[in-house]
Amino acid sequence: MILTPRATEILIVAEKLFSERGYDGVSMQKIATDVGISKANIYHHFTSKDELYLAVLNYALQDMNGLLTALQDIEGTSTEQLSHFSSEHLKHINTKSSISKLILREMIDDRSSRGKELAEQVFAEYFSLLRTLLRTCQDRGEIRSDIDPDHIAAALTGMNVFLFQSWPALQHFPGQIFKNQQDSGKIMFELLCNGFVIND
Amino acid sequence: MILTPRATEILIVAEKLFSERGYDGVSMQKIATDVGISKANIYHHFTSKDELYLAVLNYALQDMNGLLTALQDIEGTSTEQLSHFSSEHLKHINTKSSISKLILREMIDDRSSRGKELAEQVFAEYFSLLRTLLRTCQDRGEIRSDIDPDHIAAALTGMNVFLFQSWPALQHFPGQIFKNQQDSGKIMFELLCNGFVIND
DNA sequence: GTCTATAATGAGATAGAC
DNA sequence: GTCTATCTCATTATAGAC
Repeated sequence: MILTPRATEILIVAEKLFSERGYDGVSMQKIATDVGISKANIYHHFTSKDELYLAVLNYALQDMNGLLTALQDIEGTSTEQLSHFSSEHLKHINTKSSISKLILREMIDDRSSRGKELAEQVFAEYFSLLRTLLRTCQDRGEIRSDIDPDHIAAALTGMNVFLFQSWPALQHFPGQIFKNQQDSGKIMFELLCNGFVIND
Repeated sequence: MILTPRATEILIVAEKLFSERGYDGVSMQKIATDVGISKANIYHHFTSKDELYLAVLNYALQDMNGLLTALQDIEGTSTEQLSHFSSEHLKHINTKSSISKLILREMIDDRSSRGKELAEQVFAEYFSLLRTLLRTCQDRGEIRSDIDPDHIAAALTGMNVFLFQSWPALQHFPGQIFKNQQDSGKIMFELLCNGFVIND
């Protein structure tokens, strides 16, 4: 699918708006106004709102995949690799916050259809990547082998995703504990590495 | 605020619909049809869609608080208490999935205003509860004291929330790893307790 | 409290000129 | 490719009868 410059412009604006307010929360008029063109012009590039939304999803998720592969080339010991992966992942979902929100929306929304499938696909690919990394660590005997990599991956991912989507609320907590998201991510990663229970 | 039986009926239906499709994705007509009354009838009980939505949020979050306090009366050793708390929390967000989704929506949505504040308030209260429990454990010397309780709480909560909202996707993963959500929760909790890194 | 009817507005989408 | 104008329909909300 080849995109004209104007179509790309529309996609970028639409991605931002859809991620902020959801499919039903954004009108074609609003998108057109933000791009600075007429509503009919959008219909010249996309046949319907639905098609535009799916195009946004495709465009965004493609972008996601590109950055995922960048996470593969990490050097160092296993724990270093994992730490770096986790840290980069958190950075990533913040940089690409629109896409992240779109995916999270698709998870919650009861609209299913094609959007959900696309989101799940990217999700599965990310998990597969992390799974491979974890399996290597297990083979080297650096992390526990009695737990399936998928559960470790879920724990790791869950903490980062939660940090991302709850940050607006966490920030306002008393005591200035949640001041820097990246720092909190590191602390929680270390926590997952070594556990919080004291064993003598 | 006193609610007539009919008003309560409307709230329950609206809560379900709003949680599934969001504010803009649900029309007053759809709510009326599902309740089995006329649209104008809803306006007799609530002055606007906005007011209805806020009422839903209040109604739902009140319910949330009730169940939260039920989590306070847990007996046993610290780790047992925490394990139970985590397990009950996961069960809870699944039982009250509508409310959980509403809160998650408010976190993602850029509609802010009063809804976000309400969601954050419940969120803060839950955190405060877990924080107290964790501090007690720290005082007893059963869990690490070098990490702030809030970060442990965030890790614990994040794993559960992630499990809940990503479950539709996780379920379809190959290898039948994610078959029972409650079991996965237990595994991940143990992981956070003892860590995944092997230390000699 | 509940209804039918209707206003008023905004939505998605199309026609056709330039 | 872009526009103005327009169609059609769904939406929020109100009026007023019962």
